[in-house]
Amino acid sequence: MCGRYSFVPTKKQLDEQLREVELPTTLQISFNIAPTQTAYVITNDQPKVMQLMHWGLVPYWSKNGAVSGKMINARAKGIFEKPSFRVPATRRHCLVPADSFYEWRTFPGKRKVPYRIKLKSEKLLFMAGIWDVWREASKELHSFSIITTTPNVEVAPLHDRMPVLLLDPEIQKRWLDTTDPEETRQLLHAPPNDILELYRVSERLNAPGTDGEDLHKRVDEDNELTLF
DNA sequence: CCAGACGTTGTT
DNA sequence: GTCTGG
DNA sequence: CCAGACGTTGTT
DNA sequence: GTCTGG
Repeated sequence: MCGRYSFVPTKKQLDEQLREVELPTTLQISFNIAPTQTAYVITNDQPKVMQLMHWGLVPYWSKNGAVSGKMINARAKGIFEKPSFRVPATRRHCLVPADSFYEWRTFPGKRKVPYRIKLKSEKLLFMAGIWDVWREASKELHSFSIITTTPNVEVAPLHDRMPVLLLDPEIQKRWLDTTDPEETRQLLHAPPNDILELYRVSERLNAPGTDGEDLHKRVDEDNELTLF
Protein backbone atom coordinates (compact mmCIF):
# COMPACT_ATOMS: atom_id res chain seq x y z
CA MET A 1 0.00 0.00 0.00
CA CYS A 2 1.08 3.52 0.21
CA GLY A 3 0.05 5.53 3.24
CA ARG A 4 2.95 7.95 3.49
CA TYR A 5 5.66 9.15 1.10
CA SER A 6 8.16 11.90 0.43
CA PHE A 7 8.78 14.42 -2.32
CA VAL A 8 12.21 15.98 -1.99
CA PRO A 9 13.59 16.04 -5.53
CA THR A 10 17.23 16.73 -6.27
CA LYS A 11 18.14 19.23 -8.97
CA LYS A 12 19.28 16.31 -11.11
CA GLN A 13 15.92 14.59 -10.73
CA LEU A 14 14.07 17.79 -11.66
CA ASP A 15 16.29 18.35 -14.70
CA GLU A 16 16.08 14.80 -15.94
CA GLN A 17 12.57 13.72 -15.03
CA LEU A 18 10.44 16.85 -14.75
CA ARG A 19 11.97 19.00 -17.46
CA GLU A 20 8.76 19.01 -19.54
CA VAL A 21 6.74 20.25 -16.57
CA GLU A 22 6.37 23.85 -15.43
CA LEU A 23 7.63 24.04 -11.88
CA PRO A 24 6.05 26.39 -9.34
CA THR A 25 8.29 29.28 -8.29
CA THR A 26 8.50 27.81 -4.82
CA LEU A 27 8.34 24.04 -4.91
CA GLN A 28 6.63 22.52 -1.89
CA ILE A 29 8.76 19.66 -0.59
CA SER A 30 8.10 17.22 2.25
CA PHE A 31 9.86 14.28 3.83
CA ASN A 32 6.53 13.21 5.33
CA ILE A 33 3.47 13.54 3.11
CA ALA A 34 0.43 12.19 4.97
CA PRO A 35 -3.16 11.52 3.87
CA THR A 36 -5.43 14.61 3.51
CA GLN A 37 -2.42 16.87 2.98
CA THR A 38 -1.77 18.52 -0.38
CA ALA A 39 0.84 17.15 -2.75
CA TYR A 40 1.79 17.56 -6.39
CA VAL A 41 0.29 15.55 -9.19
CA ILE A 42 0.60 15.71 -12.97
CA THR A 43 -2.75 15.13 -14.64
CA ASN A 44 -3.96 14.12 -18.09
CA ASP A 45 -5.78 17.49 -18.26
CA GLN A 46 -2.65 19.60 -17.80
CA PRO A 47 0.38 17.35 -18.25
CA LYS A 48 2.78 20.30 -18.23
CA VAL A 49 1.73 21.56 -14.81
CA MET A 50 2.41 20.41 -11.26
CA GLN A 51 -0.91 20.72 -9.45
CA LEU A 52 -1.39 20.64 -5.70
CA MET A 53 -4.23 18.35 -4.75
CA HIS A 54 -5.50 16.77 -1.54
CA TRP A 55 -4.46 13.17 -0.98
CA GLY A 56 -7.66 11.20 -0.39
CA LEU A 57 -10.05 11.15 -3.30
CA VAL A 58 -13.34 13.03 -2.93
CA PRO A 59 -15.70 11.97 -5.75
CA TYR A 60 -17.43 14.65 -7.80
CA TRP A 61 -20.78 13.50 -6.39
CA SER A 62 -19.73 13.82 -2.75
CA LYS A 63 -22.37 15.54 -0.64
CA ASN A 64 -20.15 17.63 1.63
CA GLY A 65 -16.77 17.63 -0.10
CA ALA A 66 -14.98 16.50 3.05
CA VAL A 67 -11.43 15.16 2.66
CA SER A 68 -11.68 12.10 4.86
CA GLY A 69 -8.48 10.29 4.00
CA LYS A 70 -10.55 7.17 3.52
CA MET A 71 -9.75 6.83 -0.14
CA ILE A 72 -6.02 7.40 -0.20
CA ASN A 73 -5.56 4.17 -2.16
CA ALA A 74 -7.49 2.45 -4.92
CA ARG A 75 -7.00 -1.23 -5.61
CA ALA A 76 -6.06 -1.78 -9.24
CA LYS A 77 -8.17 -4.94 -9.34
CA GLY A 78 -11.81 -4.00 -9.66
CA ILE A 79 -11.15 -0.27 -10.01
CA PHE A 80 -13.75 0.07 -12.79
CA GLU A 81 -16.43 -1.56 -10.68
CA LYS A 82 -16.14 0.90 -7.77
CA PRO A 83 -18.60 3.81 -7.92
CA SER A 84 -15.99 6.15 -6.43
CA PHE A 85 -13.29 5.24 -8.93
CA ARG A 86 -15.05 4.32 -12.17
CA VAL A 87 -15.02 7.75 -13.81
CA PRO A 88 -11.52 8.76 -12.64
CA ALA A 89 -10.16 5.37 -13.69
CA THR A 90 -11.49 6.02 -17.16
CA ARG A 91 -10.61 9.63 -17.83
CA ARG A 92 -8.79 11.23 -14.88
CA HIS A 93 -5.35 9.67 -14.62
CA CYS A 94 -2.42 11.32 -12.89
CA LEU A 95 1.21 10.74 -11.94
CA VAL A 96 2.21 11.18 -8.30
CA PRO A 97 5.89 12.12 -8.13
CA ALA A 98 7.89 10.92 -5.12
CA ASP A 99 11.46 10.20 -4.23
CA SER A 100 10.37 7.43 -1.84
CA PHE A 101 7.43 5.90 -0.04
CA TYR A 102 7.23 4.34 3.42
CA GLU A 103 5.99 1.08 4.89
CA TRP A 104 5.80 0.02 8.53
CA ARG A 105 6.40 -3.20 10.40
CA THR A 106 4.48 -3.70 13.63
CA PHE A 107 6.16 -5.54 16.45
CA PRO A 108 4.80 -7.09 19.65
CA GLY A 109 4.21 -4.23 22.03
CA LYS A 110 2.67 -2.37 19.08
CA ARG A 111 5.94 -0.71 18.20
CA LYS A 112 5.78 0.51 14.63
CA VAL A 113 9.04 0.75 12.71
CA PRO A 114 9.08 2.64 9.39
CA TYR A 115 11.12 1.78 6.31
CA ARG A 116 11.97 4.02 3.39
CA ILE A 117 11.64 2.48 -0.08
CA LYS A 118 13.28 4.04 -3.10
CA LEU A 119 14.69 3.23 -6.52
CA LYS A 120 18.26 1.89 -6.61
CA SER A 121 18.74 4.10 -9.66
CA GLU A 122 18.17 7.25 -7.54
CA LYS A 123 15.42 8.35 -9.91
CA LEU A 124 12.10 9.84 -8.89
CA LEU A 125 9.18 7.45 -8.65
CA PHE A 126 5.98 8.12 -10.51
CA MET A 127 3.11 6.39 -8.78
CA ALA A 128 -0.06 5.74 -10.76
CA GLY A 129 -2.94 7.86 -9.52
CA ILE A 130 -6.46 8.95 -10.29
CA TRP A 131 -7.92 12.35 -9.50
CA ASP A 132 -11.29 14.06 -9.28
CA VAL A 133 -12.74 17.49 -8.70
CA TRP A 134 -15.67 18.33 -6.44
CA ARG A 135 -17.54 21.57 -7.01
CA GLU A 136 -20.13 23.50 -5.07
CA ALA A 137 -20.98 27.11 -5.76
CA SER A 138 -17.59 28.80 -6.12
CA LYS A 139 -15.72 26.13 -4.22
CA GLU A 140 -13.50 23.59 -5.97
CA LEU A 141 -11.74 20.67 -4.35
CA HIS A 142 -9.18 18.66 -6.30
CA SER A 143 -8.09 15.34 -4.83
CA PHE A 144 -6.29 12.13 -5.78
CA SER A 145 -5.81 8.50 -4.88
CA ILE A 146 -2.76 6.26 -5.34
CA ILE A 147 -3.38 2.93 -7.06
CA THR A 148 -2.11 -0.19 -5.29
CA THR A 149 -1.28 -3.70 -6.40
CA THR A 150 0.51 -6.80 -5.12
CA PRO A 151 4.10 -6.25 -3.94
CA ASN A 152 7.31 -7.20 -5.69
CA VAL A 153 10.01 -9.20 -3.85
CA GLU A 154 11.60 -6.23 -2.08
CA VAL A 155 8.35 -4.96 -0.59
CA ALA A 156 6.69 -8.32 0.07
CA PRO A 157 8.49 -8.88 3.42
CA LEU A 158 6.99 -5.63 4.70
CA HIS A 159 3.48 -5.59 3.26
CA ASP A 160 1.11 -7.31 0.89
CA ARG A 161 0.28 -4.16 -1.06
CA MET A 162 2.35 -1.51 -2.79
CA PRO A 163 1.77 1.44 -5.12
CA VAL A 164 1.79 0.90 -8.86
CA LEU A 165 5.05 2.40 -10.18
CA LEU A 166 5.24 3.71 -13.74
CA LEU A 167 8.95 3.42 -14.42
CA ASP A 168 9.40 4.37 -18.04
CA PRO A 169 8.69 7.88 -19.45
CA GLU A 170 6.77 6.32 -22.33
CA ILE A 171 4.64 4.32 -19.88
CA GLN A 172 4.05 7.50 -17.89
CA LYS A 173 2.77 9.24 -21.02
CA ARG A 174 0.55 6.30 -21.89
CA TRP A 175 -0.92 6.34 -18.38
CA LEU A 176 -1.85 10.00 -18.73
CA ASP A 177 -3.16 9.71 -22.26
CA THR A 178 -5.19 6.53 -22.29
CA THR A 179 -8.92 6.38 -21.75
CA ASP A 180 -9.08 2.75 -22.80
CA PRO A 181 -10.03 0.45 -19.90
CA GLU A 182 -8.06 -2.46 -21.33
CA GLU A 183 -4.86 -0.43 -21.67
CA THR A 184 -5.45 1.06 -18.22
CA ARG A 185 -5.72 -2.42 -16.75
CA GLN A 186 -2.54 -3.55 -18.45
CA LEU A 187 -0.52 -0.66 -17.04
CA LEU A 188 -1.49 -1.47 -13.46
CA HIS A 189 0.80 -4.26 -12.33
CA ALA A 190 3.51 -4.84 -9.73
CA PRO A 191 6.93 -3.48 -10.68
CA PRO A 192 9.78 -5.83 -11.60
CA ASN A 193 12.03 -7.24 -8.86
CA ASP A 194 15.46 -5.94 -7.90
CA ILE A 195 14.87 -2.28 -8.74
CA LEU A 196 14.05 -1.05 -5.24
CA GLU A 197 16.05 -0.75 -2.04
CA LEU A 198 14.78 -0.16 1.46
CA TYR A 199 16.15 0.77 4.84
CA ARG A 200 14.91 1.55 8.31
CA VAL A 201 14.26 5.20 9.25
CA SER A 202 13.40 7.09 12.43
CA GLU A 203 10.15 6.48 14.28
CA ARG A 204 9.83 10.26 14.34
CA LEU A 205 8.28 9.71 10.92
CA ASN A 206 5.27 8.09 12.56
CA ALA A 207 3.77 11.36 13.73
CA PRO A 208 2.10 13.11 10.81
CA GLY A 209 3.23 16.71 10.79
CA THR A 210 6.88 16.06 11.58
CA ASP A 211 9.27 16.85 8.79
CA GLY A 212 12.96 17.28 8.16
CA GLU A 213 15.87 15.66 6.39
CA ASP A 214 16.65 13.39 9.34
CA LEU A 215 13.55 11.41 8.31
CA HIS A 216 15.56 10.08 5.37
CA LYS A 217 18.55 9.05 7.49
CA ARG A 218 19.30 5.37 7.84
CA VAL A 219 18.72 3.87 11.28
CA ASP A 220 20.65 0.76 12.24
CA GLU A 221 18.61 -2.33 12.94
CA ASP A 222 18.08 -3.15 16.62
CA ASN A 223 19.42 -6.50 17.72
CA GLU A 224 16.30 -6.85 19.83
CA LEU A 225 14.09 -6.63 16.78
CA THR A 226 14.35 -9.62 14.50
CA LEU A 227 13.40 -8.03 11.24
CA PHE A 228 14.27 -10.27 8.36
C1' DC B 1 -40.04 2.39 -4.79
C1' DC B 2 -36.60 5.12 -1.42
C1' DA B 3 -32.45 5.19 1.65
C1' DG B 4 -27.93 4.70 2.18
C1' DA B 5 -23.53 3.57 0.69
C1' DC B 6 -19.89 4.55 -2.22
C1' DG B 7 -12.83 2.56 0.46
C1' DT B 8 -8.37 0.27 1.89
C1' DT B 9 -5.42 -1.80 5.13
C1' DG B 10 -4.18 -4.47 9.01
C1' DT B 11 -5.14 -7.34 12.79
C1' DT B 12 -7.31 -11.12 15.30
C1' DG C 1 -23.92 9.80 -10.12
C1' DT C 2 -24.98 4.95 -9.53
C1' DC C 3 -25.54 0.66 -7.20
C1' DT C 4 -27.29 -2.26 -3.37
C1' DG C 5 -30.40 -3.53 0.21
C1' DG C 6 -34.82 -3.55 2.22
C1' DC D 1 -0.36 5.54 7.06
C1' DC D 2 -0.08 6.78 12.47
C1' DA D 3 -1.50 9.58 16.53
C1' DG D 4 -4.80 11.10 19.35
C1' DA D 5 -9.29 11.53 20.81
C1' DC D 6 -13.23 9.45 22.53
C1' DG D 7 -17.82 13.13 27.26
C1' DT D 8 -20.70 15.94 30.31
C1' DT D 9 -21.47 19.07 33.88
C1' DG D 10 -20.25 22.63 36.70
C1' DT D 11 -16.96 25.80 38.33
C1' DT D 12 -12.97 29.03 37.69
C1' DG E 1 -12.23 -0.60 20.14
C1' DT E 2 -13.09 2.80 16.70
C1' DC E 3 -13.28 7.22 14.61
C1' DT E 4 -11.12 11.64 13.19
C1' DG E 5 -7.43 14.61 11.84
C1' DG E 6 -3.10 15.45 9.66
